[in-house]
Amino acid sequence: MAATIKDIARKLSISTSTVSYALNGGPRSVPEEVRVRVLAVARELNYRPNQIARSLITRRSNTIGVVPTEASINLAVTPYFQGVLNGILNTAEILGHDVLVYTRYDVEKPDAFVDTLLDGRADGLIFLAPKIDSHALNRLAAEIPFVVTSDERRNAPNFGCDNASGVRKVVDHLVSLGHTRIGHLAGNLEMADGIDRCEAYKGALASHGLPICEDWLFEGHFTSQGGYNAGQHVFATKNRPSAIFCANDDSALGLLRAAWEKGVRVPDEISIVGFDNSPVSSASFPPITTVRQPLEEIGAAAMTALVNFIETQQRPDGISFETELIVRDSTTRPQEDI
Amino acid sequence: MAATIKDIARKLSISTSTVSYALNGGPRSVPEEVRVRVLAVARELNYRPNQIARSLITRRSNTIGVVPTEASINLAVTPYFQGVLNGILNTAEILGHDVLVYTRYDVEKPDAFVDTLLDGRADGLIFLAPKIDSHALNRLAAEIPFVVTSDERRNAPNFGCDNASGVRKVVDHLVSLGHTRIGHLAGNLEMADGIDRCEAYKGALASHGLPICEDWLFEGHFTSQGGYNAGQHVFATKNRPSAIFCANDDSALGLLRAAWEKGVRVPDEISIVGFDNSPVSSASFPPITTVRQPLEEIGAAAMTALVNFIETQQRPDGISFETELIVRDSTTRPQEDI
DNA sequence: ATGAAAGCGCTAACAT
DNA sequence: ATGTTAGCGCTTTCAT
Repeated sequence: MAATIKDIARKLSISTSTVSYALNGGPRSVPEEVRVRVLAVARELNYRPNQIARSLITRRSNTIGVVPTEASINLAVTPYFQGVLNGILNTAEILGHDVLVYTRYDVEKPDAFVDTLLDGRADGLIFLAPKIDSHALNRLAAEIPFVVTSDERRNAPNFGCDNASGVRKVVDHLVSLGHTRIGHLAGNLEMADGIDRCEAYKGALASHGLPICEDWLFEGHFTSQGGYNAGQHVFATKNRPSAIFCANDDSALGLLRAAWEKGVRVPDEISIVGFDNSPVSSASFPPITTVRQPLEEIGAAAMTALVNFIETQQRPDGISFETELIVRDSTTRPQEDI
Repeated sequence: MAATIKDIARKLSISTSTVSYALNGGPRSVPEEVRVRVLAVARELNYRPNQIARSLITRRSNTIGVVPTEASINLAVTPYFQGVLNGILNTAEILGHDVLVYTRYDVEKPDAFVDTLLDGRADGLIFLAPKIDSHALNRLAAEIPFVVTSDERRNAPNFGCDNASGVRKVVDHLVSLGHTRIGHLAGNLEMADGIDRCEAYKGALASHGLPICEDWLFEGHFTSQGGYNAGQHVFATKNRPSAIFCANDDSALGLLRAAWEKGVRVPDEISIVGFDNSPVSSASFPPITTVRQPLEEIGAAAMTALVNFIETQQRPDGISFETELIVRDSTTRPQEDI
């Protein structure tokens, strides 16, 4: 049986309060001599403070809860989750917090899920690109501090990138190369990034006076498989765009693979642009022109702001990070111009 | 203030125990009529069970702790962590557990770290490819169930791959292509996978009667940068191997980049083999010949075994998963033979 | 300066 | 069948 402060107190014939103060270095002062003896006995008994008992009183767990998009399968293999989580973990280490990743999201009973989020194990929450319904989110607001990543539509501090300006850079780049037939492989249209990039794409085309062709709009769901499936379709049609802007690198990669299999050369026959600047985008062949969004900074900023939120009870402002166009070898002038 | 079972009990003029039993559906039965009223009031008061208070009594948190290699920086961007964590999270969801990722490993005070591991928030631990000193691990064994990934030297159930046979497949493949000058870009030699693959490499060469040349042994630390640095050195020397087996894909990728920059063609001038079958290995140019280890299965098996361990108090056996050689385009016959 | 004791929210043994 | 009560291990107020 693990030793408790009671055991220490009994052994030294002093009170548990003195032991507690000695162990924690306050808030009440304890004579040095007593302190030393307490620490000695603690070590001797192999005493470990029980954080659960402490949390029950202090209402602090020093733990931050991370709620994935949907506590879904295979989330740890998506570059978005990886990048943001990396920033969260790095910052958690610095700030002295641990990170609880919630799973068990049951679409059937969202209420039960909300219950677990509020069960006292986390001091605050970070929702990663949430799909959870806004109603549930709003109800949470009264009960626990939380922030959100990559979704400015929520009534919560948001940490993400400026999708509109990022997409504009992509379209400007393609237009400057001479492209006029620009398609879009959309992401998951249930998520803010998916919607925002799609709308930004349409807006950017319009501002260049280019027509939006519904036939050149595909859904890639942010996945490699989604990009591949779309590619199977695109590369079988005659009237296809000369360039496709993909909502993320993973789907761009799938599209690239489909092009390869169909014998469509990239970038000579079709230009492809991704989004994220994930590791695969630079390692692929050809390396993919993409938009860098600072995923790690997004995670770090969300974490920092949340801890601040918890400590001050002052709701922080969100941050929209700038993006950067990274031109690689998957884009060139359209074929007709060569 | 959040409602408690006391509030519900008071409102209904019944005892807290009845409320507790009604809410939990046992272990004592409660008349249906009472149960319904309790649930109604609970909903009305927006009652949420406090898991912390429950944990204090039950000594169960339904939370599994994951201890990264070293609660180090940037771990979420390594394919190993990603793959294994993915398996852990997927399985956690199924088994009804959440996952607490520990950070705050301070090399200066390992004891403090051990304290946090035992502070009651986790029912069991998974050490990912641990570097933590064995002494500390052994002390933990008496206090909490834990398993380990990718380290069979520990006195704990281990979930990993059969490095020896995986490496043998690599060497056999290279030898069958005609290579006799085979180098090794080692991983982190403080970690079991790094050591095991290096030793397996030496053993496999020996079994083919090939000499081991210390000049062809490099350290890549499992990182892309490490591989790149080694490449800077290798490709500047005349007497270099005709093939290099890298301890993982990330370092192979760095080596590939260095080769590219130095104008050394892959695979014509040098064959490169990786390990892991990470996403980049298939997307890179050329796609890298590699060894697939089932990272997700490793994580899933570790999680399943640990939960079982916790529930039965029976220490489970570890599992060594088989590997598979995946031949791609980064290996070919050595130049002299062409 | 120190000890006694209340109590965080819950479970479960014990009592009726 | 249901209520009373003693804790789980800790922090902190109150009393001395």
